Amino acid sequence: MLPEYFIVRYTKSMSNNIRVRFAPSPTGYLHIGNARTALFNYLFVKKNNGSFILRIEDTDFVRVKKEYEEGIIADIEWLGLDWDEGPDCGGSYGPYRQSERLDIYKDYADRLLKGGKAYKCFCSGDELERKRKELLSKRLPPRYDGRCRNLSREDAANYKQNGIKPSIRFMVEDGTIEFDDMVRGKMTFKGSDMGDFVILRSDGVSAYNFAAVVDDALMKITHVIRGEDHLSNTPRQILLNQAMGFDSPRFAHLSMILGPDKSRLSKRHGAESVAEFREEGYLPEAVINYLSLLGWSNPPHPPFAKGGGGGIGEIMPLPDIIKNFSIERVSKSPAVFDIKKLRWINSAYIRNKDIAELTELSLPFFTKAGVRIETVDRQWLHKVVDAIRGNIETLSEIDKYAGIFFDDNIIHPIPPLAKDGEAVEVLKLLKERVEAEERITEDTADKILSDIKEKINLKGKKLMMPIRIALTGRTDGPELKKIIDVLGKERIIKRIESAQKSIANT
RNA sequence: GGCCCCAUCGUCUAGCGGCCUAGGACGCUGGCCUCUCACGCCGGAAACACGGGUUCGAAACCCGUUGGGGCCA
Repeated sequence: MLPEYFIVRYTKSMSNNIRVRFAPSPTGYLHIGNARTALFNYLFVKKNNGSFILRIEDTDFVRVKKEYEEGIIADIEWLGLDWDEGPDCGGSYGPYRQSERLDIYKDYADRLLKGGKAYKCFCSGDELERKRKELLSKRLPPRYDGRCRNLSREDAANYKQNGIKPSIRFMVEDGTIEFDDMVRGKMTFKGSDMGDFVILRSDGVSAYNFAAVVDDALMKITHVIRGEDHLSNTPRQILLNQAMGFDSPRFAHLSMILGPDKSRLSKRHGAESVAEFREEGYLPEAVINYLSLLGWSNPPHPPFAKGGGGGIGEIMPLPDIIKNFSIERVSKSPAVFDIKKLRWINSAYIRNKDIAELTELSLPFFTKAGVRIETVDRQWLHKVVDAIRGNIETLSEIDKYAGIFFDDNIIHPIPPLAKDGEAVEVLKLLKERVEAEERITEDTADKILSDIKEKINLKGKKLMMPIRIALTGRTDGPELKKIIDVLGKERIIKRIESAQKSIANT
């Protein structure tokens, strides 16, 4: 037997040392687009046997809330995307919260300052804003003019005397910045287009670009997989890496997820946070599966060589997604979020899930539907869930069918059947047959139905509908034999009698 | 406004110069399955944004236009 530390070492050395990170900002709940980013990072790292790092980018003190951080972490956990290093479990490159790394950023900013690659800027926010508007009105690109680059010693001292705190700007030289994006290919930007940018705000807090670059380097991140909204930031980050003597990681920019109106997916489009999907009764496997299909597609599969990228095999569990995943097959174009397809995938997972597990997940939805689950036998509840699962796409739809099994005060919409002598006869026969039975099961239900069919020589709608309506008070629902099985002898008889009464009263 | 990215059925996509009268999936729709809804099965409608090139040949390569998105904020 190998000692455990040896095994760990061994797998790590096999890992190729690929390290990726997911770096959410806790200024809101986990957005579905960010969840997709987390997933693609996870798929990439699992495929390549690397390490997945969770970093909290909480330097926006105005908007950050602790509850958001907790919510985001809970959501990633719910999705089943486990990480190797993070604020909760630690790691060799911590701390993993940017708010705890402020000194590090300051230190690196000072180094840039000393190295002459950055400078203090005393321009006020108002001043900058005015300049920006002015440039915009002249139809010029609104970039910083670098006026503080060559501030004289006296001027600087003067500002300081007046209590003005400087921000620190990075000096951008002319030239082209090129990099090879893993999904988009070769990217080219011009330094002259961006102007000197702030790396440390006047309050001493790092700007986004700077903190991320320092952290990625210090945490030995090898691949940065993130949303396309960061594409324009990338040249800045590459410049910073060069200035600080770091190797740049490889970049992969994922396209955005859009709403039905093709604008970026947001609250306006209804559900957009992972928590909302959980509360609506989506299973994490289904959300993962759907998200994997947004911007990535399965390779063509030999037996269905033409059908690659969609359809056959689209429903697949996480291990299969990992097995098939590759960054080369990630799409460049943005994708509209299609709730209907998610619902379809969810229904597939609901139908196939282990019944005991599914029942546990269903509990809160029964409660919401007004069922006092603590009084209900668990084995029997399994049967109820099993009967319903074929008819629903999300667990929240349980309340559409719970009444059939839990509410004995059925209102019978009998009138259409009342004048139907055949229906009356069917119910009479059913009652006799059920009463004769010791116990009702799915098998006896089958037998009872076929016996009645023979005796009365009715089939199809004429036979089944009266029974369905009498037992449930409605014309839709799960398979009849399942309903009969779940209800059991006593309640069936009661419901038939009640139905007969309302026919008589019509 | 500047810069950057993107562009195949309603939607997600396959396609990496001839296999394409463009394939699959969701959705929609017709039929079957001796109950409904659903599942399953069989069928149908439905797309290469536009204009120029390159090439014997273009959905695929190049340029432009248009449209959408992002960053600068």
